[in-house]
Amino acid sequence: MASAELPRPAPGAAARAAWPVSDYDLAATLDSGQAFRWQRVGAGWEGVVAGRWVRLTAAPERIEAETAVPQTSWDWLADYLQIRVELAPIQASFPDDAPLRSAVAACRGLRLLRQEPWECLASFILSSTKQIVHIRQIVETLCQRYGEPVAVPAGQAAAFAFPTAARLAAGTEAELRACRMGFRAPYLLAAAQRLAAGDLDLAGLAGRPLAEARAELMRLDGVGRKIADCVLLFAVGFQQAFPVDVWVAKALRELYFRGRRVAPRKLLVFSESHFGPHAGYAQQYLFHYRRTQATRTVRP
DNA sequence: AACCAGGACACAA
DNA sequence: TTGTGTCATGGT
Repeated sequence: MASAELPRPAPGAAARAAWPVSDYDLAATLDSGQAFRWQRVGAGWEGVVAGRWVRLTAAPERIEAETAVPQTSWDWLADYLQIRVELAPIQASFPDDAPLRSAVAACRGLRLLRQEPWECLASFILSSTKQIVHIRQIVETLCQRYGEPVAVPAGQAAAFAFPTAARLAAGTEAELRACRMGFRAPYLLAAAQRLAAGDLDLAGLAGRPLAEARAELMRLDGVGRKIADCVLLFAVGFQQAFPVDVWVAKALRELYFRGRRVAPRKLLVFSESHFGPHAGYAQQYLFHYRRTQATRTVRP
């Protein structure tokens, strides 16, 4: 692997690695509504990836990582962060229109992660009509109550893995509702049960055509086109999946349809034809652009 | 204090 | 096919 491993672990951490990167905005990437477990702590970000506690820090042209236990390989993290993906060819594949140029300029270095499919699916089942901050709270509660504890550096607060499907399947709807997820509880429970029963093969989705993989996910109760596309884009690697939520719909209407009202179906057709082979990436730029723009300009 | 949030679904017209 | 009410909860 192309990472330079450093001999000096930080105080309390057992292992440390670093990768040279260019055009990687770690903060925007970890905080752009793809993943829900990252916490900004001081200058870094702490989270749990693949059952391992991790602290990430962005340095100029570098991303540094620390873990609580020694690592024989860092592939699991390099893959999650998509370290080796070059952004320039992706951005060059976008249509050369003014809206997308603005979005790319405003979100330079924003990346798509490659998440664990079950965690991603479960998280987005919980996401419907919820603000990102609240999704984080629900996911955190779920992990604290039903996730396996993971090793943390001395002096750090306890951390927990995302609960397995089998663990959630063994519980009850009432227990899930107690995590404040409301009407999404039966959806999550049923999905966990189907996975635990081997009735749905998330890992196998990557080898299938997009439409088939999407249809397979949409067989789950509570999973429609939008949530299915989030899982396909953020966890399975389908670059053309294009989740349209309220923010992306707003961005498309305002930037490409002169703010007019547009039928949801029409937005989908447009999204499938306009953005090219990395449409999903374009979607993430539009999403982040529209969200950060709004919060910046809403000053009286 | 209304309004809205990375929706989906059953049902109506 | 497209529109409306419902679901649960908390941030802004």
